[in-house]
Amino acid sequence: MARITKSPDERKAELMAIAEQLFIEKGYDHTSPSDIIRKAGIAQGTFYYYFASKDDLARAIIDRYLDRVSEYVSRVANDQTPDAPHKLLMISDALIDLSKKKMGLVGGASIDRSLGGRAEYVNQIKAKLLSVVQQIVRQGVAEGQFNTDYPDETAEILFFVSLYLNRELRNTRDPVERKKKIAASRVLMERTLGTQEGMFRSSL
Amino acid sequence: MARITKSPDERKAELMAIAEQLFIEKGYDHTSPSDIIRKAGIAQGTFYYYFASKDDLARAIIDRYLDRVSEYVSRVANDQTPDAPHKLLMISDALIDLSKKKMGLVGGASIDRSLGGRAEYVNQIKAKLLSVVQQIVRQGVAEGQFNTDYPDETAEILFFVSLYLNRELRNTRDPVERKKKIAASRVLMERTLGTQEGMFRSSL
Amino acid sequence: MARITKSPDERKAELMAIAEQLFIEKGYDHTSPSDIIRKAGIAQGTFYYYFASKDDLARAIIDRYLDRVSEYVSRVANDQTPDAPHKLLMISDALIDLSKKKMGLVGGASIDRSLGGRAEYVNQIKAKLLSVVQQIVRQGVAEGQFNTDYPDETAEILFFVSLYLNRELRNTRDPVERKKKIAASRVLMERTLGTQEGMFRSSL
Amino acid sequence: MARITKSPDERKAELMAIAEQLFIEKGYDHTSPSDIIRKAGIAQGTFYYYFASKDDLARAIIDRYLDRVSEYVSRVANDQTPDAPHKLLMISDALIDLSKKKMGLVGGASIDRSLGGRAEYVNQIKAKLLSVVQQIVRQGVAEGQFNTDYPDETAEILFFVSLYLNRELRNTRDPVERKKKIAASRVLMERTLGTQEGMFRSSL
DNA sequence: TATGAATGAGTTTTCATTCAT
DNA sequence: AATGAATGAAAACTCATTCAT
Repeated sequence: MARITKSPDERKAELMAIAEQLFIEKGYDHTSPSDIIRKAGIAQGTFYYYFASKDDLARAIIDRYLDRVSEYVSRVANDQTPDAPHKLLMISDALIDLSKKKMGLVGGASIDRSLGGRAEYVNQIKAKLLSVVQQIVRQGVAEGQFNTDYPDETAEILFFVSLYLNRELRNTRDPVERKKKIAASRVLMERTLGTQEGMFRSSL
Repeated sequence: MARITKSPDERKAELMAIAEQLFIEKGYDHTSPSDIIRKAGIAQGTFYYYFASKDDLARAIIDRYLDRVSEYVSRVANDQTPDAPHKLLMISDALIDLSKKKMGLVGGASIDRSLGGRAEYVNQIKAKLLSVVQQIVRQGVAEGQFNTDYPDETAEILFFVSLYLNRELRNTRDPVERKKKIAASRVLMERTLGTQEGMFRSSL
Repeated sequence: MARITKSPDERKAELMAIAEQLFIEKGYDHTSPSDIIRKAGIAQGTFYYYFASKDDLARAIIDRYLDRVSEYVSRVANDQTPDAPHKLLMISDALIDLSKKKMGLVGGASIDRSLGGRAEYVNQIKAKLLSVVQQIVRQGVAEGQFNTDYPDETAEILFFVSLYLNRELRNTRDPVERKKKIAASRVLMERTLGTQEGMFRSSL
Repeated sequence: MARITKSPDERKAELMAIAEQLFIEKGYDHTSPSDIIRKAGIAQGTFYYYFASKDDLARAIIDRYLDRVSEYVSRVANDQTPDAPHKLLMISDALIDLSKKKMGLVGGASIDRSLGGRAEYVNQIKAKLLSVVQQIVRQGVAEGQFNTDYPDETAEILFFVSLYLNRELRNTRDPVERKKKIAASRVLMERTLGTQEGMFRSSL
């Protein structure tokens, strides 16, 4: 086949994009390097020139997410806006936003399902995000805006609900349905945290 | 090798138990028939004497769940206890109970992760349970015991939270941690449904 | 399953009949002992009580043919009718007759196809029949009723044509087609052997 | 093991040649991919790099025949030589020729025996050749050079005799035997078609 | 005579990875 | 940087046969 040379970064990004799509569509285990290679129109060996293994490719994709998520998180954490409810809202909105951009791998079960043995690795992302959420909830309780006896556990559940919502929204096209799902989850957050009603109605 | 003959029911149950454990531990795709065979100490052909394929085994395991879950659900649905909160509590307790009995596959992501192409099949179980939960929530709203503008969506989230809790509890040994997680989820349910405080404190 | 006892001869005959049918339908290699066992409604072990192996069963079926064919042959060979054309006609008619009785295994390729490694064994039948035909042709030449420079080779081809015809007739239902095929083969025999026209018009 | 790289065409041809030989020797069903692989001295995966399955390999071998046979047939059909006897002779010679080149699969039963479920496919080749032969015989009758009341049936038998001869010759080394067999079949053709004696003495 | 659970060597196939060019 | 033929271990499954009851 004709030898098509591209800049390494371009090739690498292209392979990651193709791989990510296939991982989401068919799952990590049912996507073979050959599938990716075929779609990319490259030779068998070229794949291994860029990635040491299929696992290495997965790690690269996750790392990219980790970076993006870290960025979101630090933006929220370092934000001047002082109170917990707004911070929580921002994180929640960020996750919904990610779902719009089809950043498929982040989000509940799908991230696990996609990346076979790399679950521990993936959990880093979750743990990182979760600890931020827990910190926010604790802050909210301390500042008297949230009211709960189990801040860490509640934060965990709410975080999980957000991931769930993120996944649901990726599969829901109907705008009315989307609004209802978002509204229901916001009410749940407000009531669960004992916050002022309407505090979490975002503009999404 | 020495020939160990067992009754078909016994052998079949034994193989399903071993398989289920391995599916949970390593995932469906990373569990080979040979893994199961090795653990069971049988010959290659014996496995296929009982199950036509690896997929057939998966189906058998799921079917068993479907039966058990259906039993739970109909027990709750047909129960004399009249009000929605108690029914909801019973379903929730039932799911926690299942987790104690190590009925591993029921429960959020793990059920999906474990069973390759059988996702649609698994979703039947979820859909069945979910519709029961939605019905209960609607009943509660109608009877004035629950208060929510989005009964179906709320039911869906609460159901998902229950599955999440079920999974978490399977991985949590510390009794203090377990109590906290259960308590947090109960408070979440109560507040989300606008029910009387303490309504959902089960004895679990 | 209920234990159904039959006389050994009956069982054996039943199994041979079922096996023969399956061998013809699906071929020897694609018929498993389990196929036969299933159709017979017996247990796995029962099959091996009657036949030492699948091969042994094949041998038994062929032996039965060998006997039947031998009978036909000796009937023809010892027949009082003196001249070669009539003898040849009788053998040919006999083969056509066998085809009517659906004695499937005799007949050209099918006998080979059906019985995997037993080809040599099967060839005994052919060789036996062929030698009789060759003898008849030689007799016919000696008595001046046939005219050919290559009696043995001609006999071989004619014998093969008969087997071919036998096979064709088993697959031909239409009576007009059947008559044409038989007629064409008879003319071929007559002309090839330089016999009087009409000598071989049998009543079939 | 030492890695021996060959051009795809070479490897493919090599595998097909080895496979064909084994199919003829042991039969299709009793030849495993592993047999072919062992003889070729390659790795398990190399076989499947070239052929998607054992069946695919069979198809490839047959296709090659179909091409070769088609070539022969169209060469004869389009030949300037006008009369039917010569055309028939050419086809017959062509089949004998194929047998010399060890083009083993063409020829009666062996082609069926070798290729499991592919019988229908194989029959296409036969049907194609047969229709050409029938056409030639009809032409010969129309032009007054052949004399038969059953042109199609006679053509069918003669065609089958040719295939039989093709197979016999592949197993006959002795030149005297070969000549006799060819001569006998030629006389049979001449007499059967009521042609002038000596018309079909080819130089083979 | 008959049962049917159990065997195990073999077959067909997959796929992540390597390496000579 | 890129190629693509080749590798080999392991996965999934088959089936003729055995054996304790």
